[in-house]
Amino acid sequence: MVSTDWQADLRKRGYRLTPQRQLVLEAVDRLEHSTPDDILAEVRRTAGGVNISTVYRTLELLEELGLVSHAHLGHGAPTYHLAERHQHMHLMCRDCETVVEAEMELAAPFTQRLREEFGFETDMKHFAIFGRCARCTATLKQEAGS
Amino acid sequence: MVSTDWQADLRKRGYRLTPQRQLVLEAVDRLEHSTPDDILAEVRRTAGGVNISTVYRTLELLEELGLVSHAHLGHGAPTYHLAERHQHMHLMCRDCETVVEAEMELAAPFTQRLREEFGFETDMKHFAIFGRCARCTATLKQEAGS
DNA sequence: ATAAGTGCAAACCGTTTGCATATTG
DNA sequence: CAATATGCAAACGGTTTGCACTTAT
Repeated sequence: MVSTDWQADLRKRGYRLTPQRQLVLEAVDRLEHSTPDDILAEVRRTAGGVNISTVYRTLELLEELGLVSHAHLGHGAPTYHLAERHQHMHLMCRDCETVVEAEMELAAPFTQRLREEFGFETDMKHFAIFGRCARCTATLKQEAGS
Repeated sequence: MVSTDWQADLRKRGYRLTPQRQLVLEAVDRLEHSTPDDILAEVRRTAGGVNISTVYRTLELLEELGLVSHAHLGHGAPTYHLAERHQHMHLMCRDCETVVEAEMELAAPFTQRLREEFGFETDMKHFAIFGRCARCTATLKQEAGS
């Protein structure tokens, strides 16, 4: 659920409140980890004529307002979600391409380290962490052994 | 410099040794962090007629042979490098898009943690680490204060 | 000689753009 | 009524594909 004062904020900045913008935000809320295409499909369930370029423009706007953000999980399209939700990293398997979620705290010592060494403020949520999941690692070892 | 027995290995697997394949490998060796397009340009300096699709096909082959690998640094094309070189992570700034390199050891406790919790074998080199560099963080704080 | 590799052109996916039309404030 | 937002179509960048031709073995 999204708080409603974003509409006031939108107007305050000189933007307009349109059905498309409401629908895109609702779709992002309802769908988790959804691509622009997914969002378009969802929006079209209630408003048939909406165009993909409107979805892109709206997602950009909603990100600027801080309502929505996106993450790059694999090689395909990015996925969008409500900014306040989605407080976790993504571990992405190089073989089966499965994505599992991990708590942010796991990375805290690491990001602290990067802050000390480089003054770098890390956002572990934005890009997935690449590697090989337990299952595929096991399969690989088995193959090597046989 | 690439060892020369890759040519034997290539043939052993039923592949052929072509000028294009040699040139692409040499280009990857010479250029660091180069995109397929960069590589094409470099190859064309000595062999004008080479096509971009050959570069893609060859890079895929060289990766399969374990000679070359690629990393995703930003939103654009991936960058290719010799597999044995490039033993570092990339910290990519969300504002200025500068990429700085960091030693792998920095992440060792973190990747160990992921191994324990998930059995996940992490490759921190493949995707960049996203965040904000020291300079842009300072600029941001300054703006907020004024 | 024949299987593998290449160049070319066309198509692909995800995304962005220019512009004429429609809608909001 | 004016400025903003939309739909549409065209173009984009990066990549992949089918196919006829060439080349390595």
